[in-house]
Amino acid sequence: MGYRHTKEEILEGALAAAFDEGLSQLTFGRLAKRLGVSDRIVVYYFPTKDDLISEVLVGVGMRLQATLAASLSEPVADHAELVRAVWPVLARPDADPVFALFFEAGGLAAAGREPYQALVPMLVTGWIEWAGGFLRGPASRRQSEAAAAIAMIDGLLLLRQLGGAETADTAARRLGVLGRRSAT
Amino acid sequence: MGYRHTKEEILEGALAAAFDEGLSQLTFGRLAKRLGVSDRIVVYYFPTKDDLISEVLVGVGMRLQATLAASLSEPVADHAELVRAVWPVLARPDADPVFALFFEAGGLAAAGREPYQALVPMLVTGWIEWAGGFLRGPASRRQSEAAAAIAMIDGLLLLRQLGGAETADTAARRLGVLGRRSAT
DNA sequence: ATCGTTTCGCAGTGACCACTACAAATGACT
DNA sequence: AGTCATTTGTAGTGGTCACTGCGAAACGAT
Repeated sequence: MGYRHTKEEILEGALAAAFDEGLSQLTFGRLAKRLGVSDRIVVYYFPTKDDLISEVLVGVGMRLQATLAASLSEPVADHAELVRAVWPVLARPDADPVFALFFEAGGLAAAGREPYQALVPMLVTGWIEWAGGFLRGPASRRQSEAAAAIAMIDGLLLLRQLGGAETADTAARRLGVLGRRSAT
Repeated sequence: MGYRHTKEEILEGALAAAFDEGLSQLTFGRLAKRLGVSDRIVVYYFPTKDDLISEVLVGVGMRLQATLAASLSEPVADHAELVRAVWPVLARPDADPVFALFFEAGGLAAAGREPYQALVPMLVTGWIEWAGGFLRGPASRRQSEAAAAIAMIDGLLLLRQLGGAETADTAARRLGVLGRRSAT
C-alpha cells in the first residue's frame, strides 16, 4: 500500500498550514499535529527549519505565478494594460490568503530575516522577468514595464490587505485599472 | 538630577532597536540590554508586550507621516502629482529602514497577528485621510486620489525593498513618477 | 531472509520568550 | 521625616521552539 507520507504530501500540508495560520505559525510540531503525523517524520524530510521554509516559499511563488498566468493569455502593450488584465483575477477573496502569505514573507525579508531575505527578492525578480514575457517591444522596455506593473499590483494588493477591498477598488479605479463598476 | 529614564526615552530606544533589528527582535530582554537597563523597568513602563509594540507602531506611523510631510507643502491636483512630489524624498537610502519596519508590520498584520492587524490598517487609513488634505477637489475625489497615491507609493517602496533601488527607479520612471535622470 | 527506507515513540537539550512575585534600594517632593 | 514613584536584584513560572539520540517497529524490494 505504500508508505503513508511522501515528501510532497508533507510539503502540501505545510503550504496549507501556512495559508491558514501564517508562516510564523509554521513549526515542526504544529505541522505534524495538523497532519496527524509524528514530528520526527517532518524533520526526517526537512532536516532544518530553513529547508522547510525555503520549499514552502518556492511553492508560494509557483502558486502566485499560476494565479497570474491564469489571467494572461495574449501579450499586452504596456504596464497599464497588464495590470488591467490581471487585477480582476487577483482582487478576489479567494486569492487573498496567497497574498497575505506573500506580504508576510516580504515583511520578514524586509526585516532581514533569513531565508526570506535571500529568497523573496528572487521570487520578485522572477515574476518581473516572467511578466516581461507577456509584453511587446524591445527587451529592456519589457523589463521596466513589467517592473512597473509589479509595483502597481503589489501596491494595490497591499492596500487591499491593509485597507480593505473597497479602498483598494477605489484606488484601482483612479489608477485606470478598474472600470466604474466594482467586481469584488 | 531626575530619574535615569523616562518612558519617552525607553520608547525612543525601542524605536531605534526596532529600526536596527526589526520588530521580531524587539523583546524586553534585548531592549533592556541595549539600553543598559534592567528589564524590569521596561516592563514597569510597558506592562505587556502589546503595550510596547502598540506605542512603537504609533511612533513608526508618526515618523512616516513626518517624512511624507517634509516633501509636501503646496496642494496637488491628483495622485500622479502627489507621488511625483513625494517619491524623491521616500526613495532615499536613509528612509529605507523606516519602510522596512512598516512592511514588517504590514506583513504581520496580513498574517493576522495582533496587535498588528488592529493597528496597521488604522495607520494606513490615517495616511490616506492625511494625504487627502493635500489634494484639491471635492472630498470624495480627494480620498480616492489619496488611496491611489498610497497604493502607488507602497508598491514602489515594496519593490525597492525587495527588488532593489534600481528596479524600483526604472518602474518609477515607467509610471511617470521619475524623470529620465536617476536620483538614488 | 535481508537490506534499506520510512515511520513513530520517548525523551531530552539548550535557548528564548512574556510575565510574575517579592524585596530592597534610590530619588523626588512635601 | 515621611510618602510616593522610580529602579534594580534575585529568582522564578510556564510555555514554545529547533533540534538531537536512540531504539523499534513497519514496509518495499530483491
